[in-house]
Order: sequence, then structure tokens, then C-alpha cells
Amino acid sequence: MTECRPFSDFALSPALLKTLQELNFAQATAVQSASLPAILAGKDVFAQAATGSGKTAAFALGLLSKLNVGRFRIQSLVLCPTRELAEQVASKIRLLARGIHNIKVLTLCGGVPAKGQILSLEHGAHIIVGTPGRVLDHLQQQRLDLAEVSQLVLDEADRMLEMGFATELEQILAALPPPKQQLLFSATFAPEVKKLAQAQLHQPEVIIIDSPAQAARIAQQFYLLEQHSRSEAVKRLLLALQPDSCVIFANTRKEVQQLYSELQQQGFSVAALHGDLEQREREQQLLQFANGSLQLLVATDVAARGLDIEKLDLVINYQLAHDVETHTHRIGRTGRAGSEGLACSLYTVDDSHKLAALEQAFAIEIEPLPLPAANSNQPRQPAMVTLEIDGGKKQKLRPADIVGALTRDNKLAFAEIGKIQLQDFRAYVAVSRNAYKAALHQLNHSKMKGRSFRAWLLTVV
DNA sequence: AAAAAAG
Repeated sequence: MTECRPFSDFALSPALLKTLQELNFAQATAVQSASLPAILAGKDVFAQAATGSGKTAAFALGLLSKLNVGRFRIQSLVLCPTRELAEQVASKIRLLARGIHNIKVLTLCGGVPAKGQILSLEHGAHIIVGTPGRVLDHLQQQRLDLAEVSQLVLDEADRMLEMGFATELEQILAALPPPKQQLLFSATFAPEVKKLAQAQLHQPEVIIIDSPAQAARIAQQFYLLEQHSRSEAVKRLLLALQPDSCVIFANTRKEVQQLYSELQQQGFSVAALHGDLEQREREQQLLQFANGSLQLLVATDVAARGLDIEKLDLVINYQLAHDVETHTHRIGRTGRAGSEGLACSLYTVDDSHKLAALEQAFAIEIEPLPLPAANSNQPRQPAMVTLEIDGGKKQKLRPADIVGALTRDNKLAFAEIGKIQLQDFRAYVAVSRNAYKAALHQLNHSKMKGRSFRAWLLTVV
């Protein structure tokens, strides 16, 4: 077991150490302790460590330490497999960079018009975080100059090295000048991918953090489906376990949509996330789930990797994932940063191969549990939130109506724009869809021009 | 075998 050291042990800049102190991060996690010296020494790094063990902060601190802010050129490129993860990683980097004056971290993902990104690129940036498609798009249109990039990070590196991303990744790599420092991070590397990954690195520092404790923190339960339908089984589990916050993974977009509709019709507080949704809808659904407005999230594997959602206590696999790696990432949405979690997986007699693979990978013996009996519990609803309007008048609101937030500098941020960073909230501001008409005068109309809703400014009591 | 990622 690797030793965890205090951050003050590493050659991090004073600004970073101060920020870490302010955020109450004193002790580096195992993967951070093991990888930071190598990153700071400029070495290539291959790091495998459990979900929720602090990999993002490890490379974020490394990038930020090596950065020359005085030189306003793109120096680091971070690639992620989904847009939501790229946004989250960028948020984390910005959070850790808040003591560094004038630093610019830019996200380049698809699903939004390129226009704004082009303007930002003309202005300049130090660190780019993005998904391969849009990054390559900007490269080919000659809007993105990577000539001075000295560090490349592949987050969820095993995923990024799969066939689906190979061509794009190759083209992006070709635009980077050698010698560059490469940092590969993931919780999982299948043996073939591990070989491939290490082969593309130059004398890498190989860091593998075995963490039986982490696996043990996520209790796994398996339910053999016989006479009951999958959705019936999910409902029984939800009503019996009454989770505060739960992700349900299904294998296809269509099944996600069906299960979502069914749960919603039956009064569950539920969001959906999959690739058929508009990007703005994806962001809105994820935000409402992450901030507790909605209690359940039904998702495809777009949500399987990396997403860090506070207080997520239950993962349900509506079906078993196609491979052990995906299963590992799915259940790893819970049990993060030392907390405990539960993962319930539904399976059928046809799944014996998958089951055997899971038993081997997790060194467990799977005993099918009986489904909880049907009971008369009602779907749990999030409590109503009492809010106070500027003038002091009180109003009860469903959390699902809260779609905005007030930032520390009293600016109003909207979920619709998809740029809200949860850690920057001073307080939630309720922007109630139900209160459109009553609240017009509360707002600066010019700022609202062109938006499809009106808002009511409220502060939490 | 499916989802994601450019539009």
C-alpha cells in the first residue's frame, strides 16, 4: 500500500499549496502521492487507481505546477471520453487553479456551437480540456495551435485508446510536438490495452494502486430475474432501499428512455441521460440530479465513467454491463473518496459468462438474493424547499423547479447555459418555471433577452 | 455487443 503524504511534501507552487489549504485538502491520496513526484519531474506516467481515489486532482495539480502562466500559449491538453466528464475535469482544474492569477482553462466539446469556442481560442488559453471530435475539428480548421503543448493527459485512458477513438486520437497526437509528457490515468486497463498504453509512453513511471479497501467499500448485491420484469425489479429495489440519490444503468438509449418514462409516470423523481438527448438537455438533467433536485438518474454508459456526484448512495444495473471494466466504472459512481456505497445488479440465467468474469475480477462468489417483496411504500419525493423572495415573502418550491444558482459574487448562473460549477454556489436561487409571469420585474430584462423562460429571484431561507 | 464522439 502506497503511503499518503501531506501536500507540503511535494514541490508544488505556493499558490497551489495555499489553495489546497483553503479547500481543507491536507493529505494527498495514494495515487496523488505516487504520481506527483513523477509528473513534476517531467516523466511520462501510467497510473491505475480505483474510482474515486483522486486521479483528477493528481494530474490537475501536476499540470498546474508545471505551467508557465506568463506564457499565454496552450501548454496542456486533456482529453476525455464524454462531454460531461470534460466539463467536470475542467471545473476541477479551475477550482485548484483559483490562486493562479490570469490562468485560462478552456473546454472544447461538441454539442454546442463552435462560435464561442473560436472566440475563446482567438483570445488564448493555457490548458485545453475536451473531447476528441471537437478538438480535432478545431485543429483541422486551423483554429487550434498545439505547437507549444508539452503535456498530454488521457483521462479514462483505456477508453480513449479503444478503437472508437483511435483515428481521432492519432490525428490529434500528430499535431503535438515531441517531446511531450504523457499522463495516462484510469481505474481499469484490460491486459491488451495496458500493453498498448505503456508502449506509447517514454520510460513511464508505472503506478498501480491496489486498493482492496475501495472495492470493499462498495457492497455488491446480485438479483437473479425469474418471473419479474426488470422494471418491476428496479421499482421494488427503489421502494425497499429508499436511496437519497441513485443512478440506474441500462445498456441502450432506448431502454434508458423507456425506463425513465415508466418511472416518471409512476411518480418517481427521475432524470435521464443518454446520447440521443440535446446537449443542453443532458447538462440540465445531470445538474438537477447532481444538486439533488431529482433523486434518480437513468443513464447509458455515457455516465459510467468519471462523473463525481456527491452523496450518491446506490447504483442499480438494470442489466449487467458488457464487460468487467464498464461494470467497475458504473459501480464506482458510488463509494467515492472514502464513503460507502451499494451496487445492485440484475441478471438472468443467460448472463453466466458475465457473472463468472465478475466473480473472478472482484474475487467474490455471487449468491443471488431474492427481490424485496412488493410493498405499499410510495415513491419517495424530495422535500419541498422553502424559499424567501427578496422582499421576505415565502414560497414553497419543488426542488425540480430550481434550475439556477447564485454565485459567490452574486451573479445569477443558469443551468440552461450549462456552465454552473456547483462548488462556486453561494446559495441556490430558485428559478421557478411556475413563477414565470409573477416575477418579470424581479430581473434585469436585458440579461434575459432571448431566453425561453422568465425567472424569479429567491434566496434559500 | 453497445455507447460515445463532429454536424
